[in-house]
Amino acid sequence: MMKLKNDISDKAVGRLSLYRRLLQELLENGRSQVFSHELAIRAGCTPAQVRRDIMNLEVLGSPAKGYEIQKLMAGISSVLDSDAPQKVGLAGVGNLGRAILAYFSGRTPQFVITAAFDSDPTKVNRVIHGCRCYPVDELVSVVREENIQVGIVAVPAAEAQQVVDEFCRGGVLGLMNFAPVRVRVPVGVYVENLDVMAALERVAFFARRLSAVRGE
Amino acid sequence: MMKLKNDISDKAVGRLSLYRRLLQELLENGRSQVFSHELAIRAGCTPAQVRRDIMNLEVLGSPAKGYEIQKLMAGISSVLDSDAPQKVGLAGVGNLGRAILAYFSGRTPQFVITAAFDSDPTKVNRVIHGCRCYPVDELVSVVREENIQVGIVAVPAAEAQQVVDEFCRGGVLGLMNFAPVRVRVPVGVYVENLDVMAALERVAFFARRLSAVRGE
DNA sequence: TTCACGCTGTGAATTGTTTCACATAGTGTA
DNA sequence: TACACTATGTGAAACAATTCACAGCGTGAA
Ligand SMILES: NC(=O)c1ccc[n+]([C@@H]2O[C@H](COP(=O)([O-])OP(=O)(O)OC[C@H]3O[C@@H](n4cnc5c(N)ncnc54)[C@H](O)[C@@H]3O)[C@@H](O)[C@H]2O)c1
Ligand SMILES: NC(=O)c1ccc[n+]([C@@H]2O[C@H](COP(=O)([O-])OP(=O)(O)OC[C@H]3O[C@@H](n4cnc5c(N)ncnc54)[C@H](O)[C@@H]3O)[C@@H](O)[C@H]2O)c1
Repeated sequence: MMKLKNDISDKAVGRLSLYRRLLQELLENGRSQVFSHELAIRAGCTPAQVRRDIMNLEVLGSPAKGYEIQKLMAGISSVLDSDAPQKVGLAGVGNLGRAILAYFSGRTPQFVITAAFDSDPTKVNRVIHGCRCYPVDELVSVVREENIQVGIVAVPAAEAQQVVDEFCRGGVLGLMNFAPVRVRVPVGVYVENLDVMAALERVAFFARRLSAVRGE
Repeated sequence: MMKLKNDISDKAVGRLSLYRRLLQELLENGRSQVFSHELAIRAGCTPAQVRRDIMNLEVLGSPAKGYEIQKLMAGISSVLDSDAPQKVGLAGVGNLGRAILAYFSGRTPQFVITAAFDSDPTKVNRVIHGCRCYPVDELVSVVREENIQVGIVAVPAAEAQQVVDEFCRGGVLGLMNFAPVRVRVPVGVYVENLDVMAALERVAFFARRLSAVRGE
């Protein structure tokens, strides 16, 4: 019944992830303390925002020295990371799927892409970037057996809902969806849509808007 | 001095992009009208949200028939698209860069990736997915000459700032950044950060949170 | 030891976004 | 023609995120 560290917003979690990477970089540059305004500049936000976000952690800074980087990182990790590395499954080993396998392979102690799935017989039963690739028919059983909790969807739009349904039947609790559609999931499953098409349309729109402002 | 259709929020623009794709699908299924609640279900939002977003357009619906799909799509396009297809440049033809080239190649009338850039001599001076690949030293001049207004950054994190600086010197007004860092840009340049690492950390975090809620 | 400084932690204010709720109007029916 | 129905368009309310602003404190300087 105790209140967990749960009431952190979506966006705040994303910023904590970013702060952690920035702190790692600072650490590698030999720094051991940091002020909110330094992190803010690197993260592209305000010092007040940084301090608010740090309030979600059980870490205190000192006015004279700022925050201890080691402590901050530990605080962030205790919120973001689970005790054991989290298992991730990937559906769709096409252009994007392979890029994602390469990107996460080895780089992230907190995540491991344990299994990949594809419907193309020429792609399955191989190991790609250290990850075993299974036929998609085995998705539910492998996800269940391996206790995979997070799914990444990188199949064509038309197949996305079906693959999502199977991930959910396998018991995943979170999904990252790259297909340019919105998928339906049971309550209790978190979905993050990474809509690259919409993102590029936003960029183009605001670029145009800014040029209009300049031009006038 | 007239007020342009400018006061549309970031998020609303993203949703309009999504609506357009959903409408295209409906059209292909033979539909010609649509109600706000139908779009809302497909877009994963509320009917009120859909109607608010449509208020940004100069399109009216009728209570009895809903919205005319053709009119809605035309309204969205008149806000999102520029008159001519917009030229886009891509820096970094690695795993992700190639996936992006494949993704946008031919698929999007409103965007064309006109030029790609890489520092690796084995990758340049070829055509990949229909796009000419230049040495990165030529980035500024090609962007300027071709009048490329949008840049996509898919180089390693350590190179991102430098590439962004060059895009800006070339005169781009918008950037989509896949590198897991925040880059500095001159005022008047719009940056959209697509932070896949942060997105996956969010998914993992909320998946864990939901499982805790369930488990209790 | 005392003082001045500048940063933290946070309540309050502000800004931005989403939802509510209802007056209004178009359509089908009788 | 008149009525019942249902969905739109939107002002206002609710909610969420960000920024302001300042009390309080720890440090280093003198
Ligand atoms: N390539 C990109 O940069 C990019 C960017 C953003 C979004 N996306 C989206 O990501 C998805 C994948 O894109 P891509 O470029 O890798 O496409 P792709 O065609 O290269 O790869 C799709 C893969 O999914 C597999 N597949 C098809 N149906 C399947 C099923 N039912 N179960 C399992 N696997 C199946 C195919 O065999 C193929 O290997 C698409 O929805 C696309 O819109 C791609
Ligand atoms: N692969 C993914 O799925 C993925 C996902 C999210 C983010 N990212 C990010 O996208 C970026 C690229 O990822 P990737 O997996 O394609 O890496 P990659 O190593 O496969 O490709 C990087 C490419 O950039 C080129 N390059 C290096 N320095 C350059 C420079 N100064 N100018 C121009 N080109 C240069 C390299 O020659 C290479 O072709 C990285 O920042 C990565 O963190 C990748």
